[in-house]
Amino acid sequence: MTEPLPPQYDPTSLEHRLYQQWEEAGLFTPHAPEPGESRPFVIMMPPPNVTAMLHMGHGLNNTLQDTLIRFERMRGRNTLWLPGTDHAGIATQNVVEKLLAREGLTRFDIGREAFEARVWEHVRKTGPVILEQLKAIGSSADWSRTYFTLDPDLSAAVREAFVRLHQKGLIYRGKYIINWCPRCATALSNEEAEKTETDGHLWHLQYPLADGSGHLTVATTRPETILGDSGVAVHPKDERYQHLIGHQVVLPIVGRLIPIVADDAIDPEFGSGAVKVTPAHDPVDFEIGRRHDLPAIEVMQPDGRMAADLPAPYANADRFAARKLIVTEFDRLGLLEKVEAHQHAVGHCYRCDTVVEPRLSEQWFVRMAPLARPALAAYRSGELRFIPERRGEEYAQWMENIRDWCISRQLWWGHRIPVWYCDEPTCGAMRVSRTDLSFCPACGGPVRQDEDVLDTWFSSWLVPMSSLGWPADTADLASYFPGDTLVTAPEILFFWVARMVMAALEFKGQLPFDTVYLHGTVRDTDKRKMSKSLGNGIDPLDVVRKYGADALRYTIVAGMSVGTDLILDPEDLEQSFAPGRNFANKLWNAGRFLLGNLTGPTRPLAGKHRNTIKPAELLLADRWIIARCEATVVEATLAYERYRLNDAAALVYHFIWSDLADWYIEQIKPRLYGDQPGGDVARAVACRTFEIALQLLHPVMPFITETLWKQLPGRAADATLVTSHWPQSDRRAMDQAALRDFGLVQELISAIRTIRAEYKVPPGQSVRVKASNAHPAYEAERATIERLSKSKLSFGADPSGPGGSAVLTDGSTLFVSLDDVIDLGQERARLGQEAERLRDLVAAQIRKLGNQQFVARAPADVVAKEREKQQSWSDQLRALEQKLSVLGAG
RNA sequence: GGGCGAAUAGCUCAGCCGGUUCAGAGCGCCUGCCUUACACGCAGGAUGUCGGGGGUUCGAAUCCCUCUUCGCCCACCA
Repeated sequence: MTEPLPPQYDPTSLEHRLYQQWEEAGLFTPHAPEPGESRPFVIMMPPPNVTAMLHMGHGLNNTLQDTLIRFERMRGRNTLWLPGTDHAGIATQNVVEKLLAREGLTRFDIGREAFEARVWEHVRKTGPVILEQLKAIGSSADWSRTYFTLDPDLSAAVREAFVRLHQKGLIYRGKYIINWCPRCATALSNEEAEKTETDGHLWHLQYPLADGSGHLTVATTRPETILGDSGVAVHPKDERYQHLIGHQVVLPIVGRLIPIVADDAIDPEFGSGAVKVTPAHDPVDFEIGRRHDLPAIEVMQPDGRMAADLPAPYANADRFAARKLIVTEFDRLGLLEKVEAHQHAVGHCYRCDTVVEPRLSEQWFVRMAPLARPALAAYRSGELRFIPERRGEEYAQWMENIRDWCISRQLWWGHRIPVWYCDEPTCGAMRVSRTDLSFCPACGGPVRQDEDVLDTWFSSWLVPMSSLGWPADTADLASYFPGDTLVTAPEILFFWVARMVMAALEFKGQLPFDTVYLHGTVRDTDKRKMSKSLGNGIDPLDVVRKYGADALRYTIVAGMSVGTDLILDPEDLEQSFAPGRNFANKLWNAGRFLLGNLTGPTRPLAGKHRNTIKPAELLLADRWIIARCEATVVEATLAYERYRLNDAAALVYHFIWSDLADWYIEQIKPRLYGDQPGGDVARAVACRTFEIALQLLHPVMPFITETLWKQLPGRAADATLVTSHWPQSDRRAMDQAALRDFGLVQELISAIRTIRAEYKVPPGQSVRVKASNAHPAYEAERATIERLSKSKLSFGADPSGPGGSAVLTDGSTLFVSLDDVIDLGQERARLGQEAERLRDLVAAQIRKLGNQQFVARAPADVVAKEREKQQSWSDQLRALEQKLSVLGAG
């Protein structure tokens, strides 16, 4: 039964238990779709790395997804939020290699099989951790469907995709310049080589002409590669060098004779206009070399050291040490013409930040242009939309300039490339296969599988299908593909989002989702991205422990609008998360108060079709809070639908804190205490509007709302807010008159309070108040007015005598008698200031309305509105001036 | 080198399909209150030439141009 609620909200004692109840009840698992039912709502969770520990990026990403999925679930959609973990090839391998290093071992010491076993052992331990952490922040994913990208089913999907693309000629193997990380010792895709502006140098080096007639100066940022030069290129139209085309230069240090060729790729304006050509170590040079039949001479080893067969001191030297040595040698030879400071973009490994080396290497590639075409078309046609919209252009730009995808990685952790080579010298067949081969299908000879594994993203891009069983024809695939919304960080727009679109279109002929919501990044107060290496991170679980998951979630949602970054202060958790913590506490106490006062006579809750309270029984305040509630339902629902989650949070926050707690609860206290009749009506209205507030807030703050909701009267033991029905809008509840009239009451109370504060009337002392306008609303809420402003209200003209005055928006006046405390000078100054403000406003209106241009050109309704304003302000001003004249006389 | 976004109270941000009670919210700050839900609170209050300059318009935080400063995406000028 209902246990008494603790006075202080203590999230830690209830969140975990509540989550278990939800999970055990299977609330996060969709039911099998029924015929005629509307389509399920599906979100694919971006699978965290299997070794990941929860950070704020996950917190943000999953809070947003959970909010959306809970919203749709409450609206009655059959929802699936599908979680999983990613094997994360390089990242995971690096982690385990580091562990090995602590034992003084490398992966080569223990061998491939043992290493793989070691990684599996590790990820079996770490994999479940991140998922449990996601539960701790309330994620309502369907854990019964959790996948891992190396699961057999998903591995089958990878092979299927590989085989199909290969059959279509979209996968090929070839020797090209790829991005190579010397530290990870693997090829990378273009996306994985992050370009960063770096301060470097442009060295102008002189290459002597072979005929001894002088020299040709080339400019380079990477002098160490000259050892692999096999030519020098100039622009064919460059007059400076035209006579040299076809001649040769002597490559310094090496002594090799290399030709001078003409190529359009050269920009005569840059550097010296002559470029050293190193086909084995630069993508542009590679192309030039091909066009002019220049040999590709490799001078670097995979680990970033120079080749062993080079002359001393270059042999085996580190690439950056070699750079210095080469420059020094040129200088010594008198061939170093000049050095310029030069800023250029240098690629860095996205996993270890090592400077990437362009390297000639045999790799597997996916031909992307044919896949990009429909993916781009889907965006152009509007079928695929981005939030915020501008992100769509980034997507389009990438698609338009798509380059082939290098998918092979020289790693041991991942999906082995499904290609087998026949070792029989006379056969040498190569087979791509869905199943493992143990002998050559062509000649029956021995085969060996390709040593390399696939890029992690080659499995990730299939996840919207493979996690549901593809390529098998499963019920899940039929029910939950395609999905609806993808929520993720903009950093993986190309890595993942764009490729998922391409894969789904290619293999299923459908988009995997129709909306891509790209949220911002979590940063510190210096706008630096939170990261482990910077040490500026916030541990979401730390926040959960201190303030609760709801406080974390509210702060995230309320603090971030569409497409902007979330800035938090890692130095001051308390201040960063105060909004969420304070709000949770406020809500808790409002709930505690209401629940503790439901013991009096009650009748069934006021609500659509269940309302046993007759309209005539409702007081103005009741009608007002019902109308405010209705407005909040309409606006908050719209905000959720439009992904404006911060707006939704703010709307509900305001409704609960300002409308319900500050005004309505204060208003009904006498009724609840039995000091006034109508306790049952107040209880019914309070209960109903409070319940709706809990529902509207549940997607953002699931734990506290559920806890309070379960305590409401008349709840079945197994009733849960998670699957309660989203509040319906009811236009009849939109009582404009109540909104307006109670607004007048609020204004009157505030005005009296202000005057009391201005004159420092002791809190306990009652004051006499006279309002010039005997509005029915004042009479109706007289008790409320008098209680909340500690006053005695009467109507009529302002009395003489000392007091404070105010003019209300309807032009009526208010007089607060302050027999002893009044300071006439202060009051005159106060009113004078107010009159001044009004005079300015009125003057502006007179100017505006006297302007023929305005009256003629502005729309009629705008002009009418301006006239009304002028009228109102004039009335107020007149009343004020009258007061001032009285004061002046007194 | 192209493209995009942001610059609004001390801080973090709303507002920005043009119209002065739209200059806002939360946090912080000031004043007074332990008023029997909440001091993680209540009541009241102060604070901004809406980045600089120019323009369009009857009217601009809101549209256009430009400058400055941050941030992001793309890029084979070695």
